[in-house]
Amino acid sequence: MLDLKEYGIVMWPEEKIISFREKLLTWYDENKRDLPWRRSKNPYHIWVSEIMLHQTRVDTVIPYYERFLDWFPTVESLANAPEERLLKAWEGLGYYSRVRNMQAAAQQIMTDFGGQFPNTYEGISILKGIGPYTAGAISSIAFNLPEPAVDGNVMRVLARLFEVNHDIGVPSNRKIFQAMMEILIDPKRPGDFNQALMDLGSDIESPVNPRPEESPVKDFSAAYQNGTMDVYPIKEPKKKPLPIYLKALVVRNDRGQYLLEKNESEKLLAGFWHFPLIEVDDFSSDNDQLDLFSQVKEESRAFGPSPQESFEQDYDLEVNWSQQVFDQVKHVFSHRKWHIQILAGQVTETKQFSDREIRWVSPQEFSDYPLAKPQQKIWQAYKTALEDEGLQ
DNA sequence: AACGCGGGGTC
DNA sequence: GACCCAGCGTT
Repeated sequence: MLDLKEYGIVMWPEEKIISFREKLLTWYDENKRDLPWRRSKNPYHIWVSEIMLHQTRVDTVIPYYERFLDWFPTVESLANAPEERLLKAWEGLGYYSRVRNMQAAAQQIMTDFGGQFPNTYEGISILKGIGPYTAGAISSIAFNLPEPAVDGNVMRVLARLFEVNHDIGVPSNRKIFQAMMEILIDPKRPGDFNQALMDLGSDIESPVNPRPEESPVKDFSAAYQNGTMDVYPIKEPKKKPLPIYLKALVVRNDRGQYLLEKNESEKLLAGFWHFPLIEVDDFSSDNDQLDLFSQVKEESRAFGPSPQESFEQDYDLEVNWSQQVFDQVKHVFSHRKWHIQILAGQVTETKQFSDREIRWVSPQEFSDYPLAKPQQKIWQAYKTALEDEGLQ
């Protein structure tokens, strides 16, 4: 067992712990939100909600949760779902490896657990995509096991309660909060205790603009008593996303279809479909209209083919490029910021690609294809520009 | 231990 | 624009 004193934390005496549990759970009973997954004790339902809630807000999750259980009502149906349907169910939620891991775990449950959801912390932990937080959440909520569920909210609340001088963003410090929770957790109502701390952390004890005077446990909080609420939790700021410059190629054929390509990489937006994209160093040279003379032409030769040229080569198409200038599309990921310029054009042929991961798709069929946010923004910008053109 | 992995809310 | 977030897997 970890010695909390070594980390400068003085744990409360037993009477204070019991009093804290009572205060917190009484507040929870009176103030807890009526959420769809709180009406169920089905471990599959709890699991789906917990995975969706990773780095994602409750209001965003609710409609996805309802639809997901509608599409995949059982572990077995999830295990057998086709990839496109899986991605479509998650489209717009982000962190798409979550749903891939969930399907892998559903298959584990079918093969290794006879279709029965594991009912121990160790069994749950074996499942793909389930780490210590989620294992604790499912164990405590669905099976009433006294396991802590330490997420960002819990760490923030505990850091303020005990003035923890350790960075909550450092993974190895998680064990400190885990140890605190093993002592604090209410053995009779572990699931409610975990959820109460999370509710408290997401609203009253929110990271920005907290309302500590409204906290049901402010009398227990060292930071509140000492006026150090703004000091805790200790957390290093994140790094800024790296800017990436891309040209998106929106190309229409005679039938009004557009070229879409499947992302075969296993990394960012794996498995999603996208308008052809080409990465460039930056947009500086071609933004300057006055430079359209020999100097720039020589430079472009030195730097190889233009995006238009390399696109025509890659896809073996002759494109009638539009002169229209489209708005630039921007999209921020956790670690990248995409700046996208749209190039549009038409082809008079309807060449079929033997490689079936490149297709001509009509706008009516877009809804059959998983399309991530940047592609949706590109399509919106393209359509808007065409409409504006039509009004002239 | 650091990084890769989305998207949306809030100020 | 800058901040935040109901994490996990990989390297």
